[in-house]
Amino acid sequence: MSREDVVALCCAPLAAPTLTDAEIDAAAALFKALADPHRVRILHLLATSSEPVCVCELTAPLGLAQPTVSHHLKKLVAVGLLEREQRGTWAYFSLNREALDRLAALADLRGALP
Amino acid sequence: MSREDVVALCCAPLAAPTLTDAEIDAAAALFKALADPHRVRILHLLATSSEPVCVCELTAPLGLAQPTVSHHLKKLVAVGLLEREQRGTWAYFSLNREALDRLAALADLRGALP
DNA sequence: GGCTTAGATCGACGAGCATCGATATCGACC
DNA sequence: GGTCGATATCGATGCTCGTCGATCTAAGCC
Repeated sequence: MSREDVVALCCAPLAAPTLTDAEIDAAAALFKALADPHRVRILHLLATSSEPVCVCELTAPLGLAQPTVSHHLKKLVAVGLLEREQRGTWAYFSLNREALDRLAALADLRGALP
Repeated sequence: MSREDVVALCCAPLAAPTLTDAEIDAAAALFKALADPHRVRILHLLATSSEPVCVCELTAPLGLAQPTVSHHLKKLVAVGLLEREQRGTWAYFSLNREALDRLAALADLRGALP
C-alpha cells in the first residue's frame, strides 16, 4: 500500500456505488493507521497544537520510549496523515490537511443511503 | 470497550480541545473495527443495499468461510456500526445510522484547525 | 421426535503488531 | 576530526488478530 494508492481515494468515498479492491484496501489501511490509541493521541496532540511538534515533545505525554514513538510516527507518515520536516537535528511533524479531507470523506458512509 | 463507551463519543469529536483517555480508546476501537478490508467491504455492501442482508449472502462476495464472516459481523455489531435482526433461522444485518454519524464526526479532525 | 439448515462458538494455527533495548545514522558544535 | 544529542533502524519478545474445520445451538419442517 503506497502513499499514492491512499491518495487516489480522494474522489472515491466509501459511499460510492462501487469500490474496487484496491480502493477498499486503501481505506482499510487508512483506518488501520488509526487503530491504535497512541496514534489517535498523536493526531489529537497535533490537531490541538498551532505549530509542528518534534519527537522529543511527544514521548512524555504518550508515556512511550523514543523508538516506539518513531515507529508510530512512521506509520502515520506512510499513509499520508502526517508530514515530516527536518530542522537540523530535530524532526517536526504536522497534520496533512488533504489527508484529513480524504479521511472525513471516507468515513462518511451516509452519502449512498436513502 | 463496551458499546456504551463508544456511543458516548457522540458529542466528543476528535477535534475537541481535549479528549479523555477513555474517549481516545473508544475512537481507536471504532477505527480498529474498520481496519480490515473484509469489514470495509461488508459496510460497503450494506451501504449499497437498500435492504438488510443475511449472512448467507455475504460469504460469496467476500470469499470467506461462514465462521469467518460471523466473526467479522460480530466485531462490527460490537462497536455499534451494524444492527442484527433475527428472522426465523436467518440473521439480517443493516447499518446503524447513528454510528455512522459518530464515525463521520470522529474522522473530521479539521474542526479544531485554524 | 427426528431431520435439515443457518448461524454462532470453540480451538488451533500462522501472521502481524506494539514495545523497547541496543545500535546505527546524521547534524551541530567545538 | 571528535564528541554529543536527536532520531531512525534493527532484533527479539509477547500479545493480538484473521482464518477455518469441527462442533454446538436454535428454528423450521415432516
